[in-house]
Amino acid sequence: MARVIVGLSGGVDSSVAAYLLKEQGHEVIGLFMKNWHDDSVTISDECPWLEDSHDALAVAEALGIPFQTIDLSEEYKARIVDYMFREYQAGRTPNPDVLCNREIKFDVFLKKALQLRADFVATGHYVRKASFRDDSGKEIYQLLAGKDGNKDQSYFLCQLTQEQLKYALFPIGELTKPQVRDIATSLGLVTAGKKDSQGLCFVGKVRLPEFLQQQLEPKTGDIIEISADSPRYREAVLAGAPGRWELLRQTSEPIRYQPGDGKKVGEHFGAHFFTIGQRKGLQVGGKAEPLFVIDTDTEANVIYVGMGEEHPGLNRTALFVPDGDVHWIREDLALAPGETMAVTARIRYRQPLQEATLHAAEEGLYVSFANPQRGITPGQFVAWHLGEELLGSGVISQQSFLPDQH
RNA sequence: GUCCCGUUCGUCUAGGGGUUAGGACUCCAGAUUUUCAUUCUGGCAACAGGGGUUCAAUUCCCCUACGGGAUA
Repeated sequence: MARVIVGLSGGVDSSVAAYLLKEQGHEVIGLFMKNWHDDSVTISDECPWLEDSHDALAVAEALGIPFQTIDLSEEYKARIVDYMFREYQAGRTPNPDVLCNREIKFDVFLKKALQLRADFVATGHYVRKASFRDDSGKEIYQLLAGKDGNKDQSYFLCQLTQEQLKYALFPIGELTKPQVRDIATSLGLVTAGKKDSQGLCFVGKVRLPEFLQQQLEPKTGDIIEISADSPRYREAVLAGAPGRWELLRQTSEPIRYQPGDGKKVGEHFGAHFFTIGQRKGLQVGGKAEPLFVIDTDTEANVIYVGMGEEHPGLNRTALFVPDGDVHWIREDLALAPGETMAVTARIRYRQPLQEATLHAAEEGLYVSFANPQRGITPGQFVAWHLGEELLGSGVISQQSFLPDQH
């Protein structure tokens, strides 16, 4: 019996999470976070948060648990929205929902819950938590993939710490989505049939370019197509047979293109509105295969594209995470410089886990993949796993670390 | 400024007396997706103009307009 505060979002998952906790005999309190008010930027028809808060309340009443609403929109704005604008401004592609978990749900919200003398906070994430004691008797917490492989949301929690995990409960992690819906339906909860939420957590579905134009000015620039047989892709080969670290640094280094490397095929309305791997929105037709963004230069306001999904500029085999951006949930497994580890990894939510190797260096962590990865994008998170467990994550770097190249 | 060739959805093109004029790319919509993307399904959209020949022309012929050719 513990005192647990559940983040009730007004969706099925957190509804069932609350129910399960109650069934387990805990003292459960439902807390709804209001983090965003501005409906003008969302695509959807009605005002999402208002309906969600009503549903959350209805669920709390149906389950017979106390219910409160808290407004964290100031913190959300400061820690998430501002971060988004900063990142896009800098030419990176942020992941606000990963930050939202680290900064809002498992920081501001968690602290609030602890103030309310909660023993734990719970959410409706499809992940599992486990723990064991190490030799010194210290409890080590583990973040495991959700049982429902199709809904596993561990990626969004990849930045949590031991301390945050310590207080977290994930009641639906052992269930599949259909099972969760069945439970909600059998209980007659209003959220049982609700569509899964999409888009930015708390904000909803938005058209990114429009959203960003609140702060980022549109500016016309060139779209440059880089040929698949560009000499830029032969440099590594011409450099001869480098050593292991040399090779890692080379293959993980984002190629900085120049307009002269290709030919102009169109114009865009602002390089920071585009992301690597993107296909839509370029408005360049007449091609045998679609064009994909392979790099954006927000300084020069130039977008570089390559034709076809096999383009060498789109598919890379390694990436780099600077030392300061390397995060281990399992601190006890953190690699020391020079060490390597065979893992599986993903660079986007729901991407099937890929065979990879971690290579720790003084300057940071290199991740090399067994197969080329499409659209490795600076600002996004790479998360690495061992079996079912997510061990750590990091921000994909925009610059590589080439100390030999002064 | 004589003689050839070409002109098909927004773009790149397939076709060739009777076709629902096909595809790709773009765009739009829906599905998938708690990031950005990707992916999937569907949709919009064209025979340069004017005359002929023919039962029938986008297709054959002749002009007009606009694009390429060691020919004065």
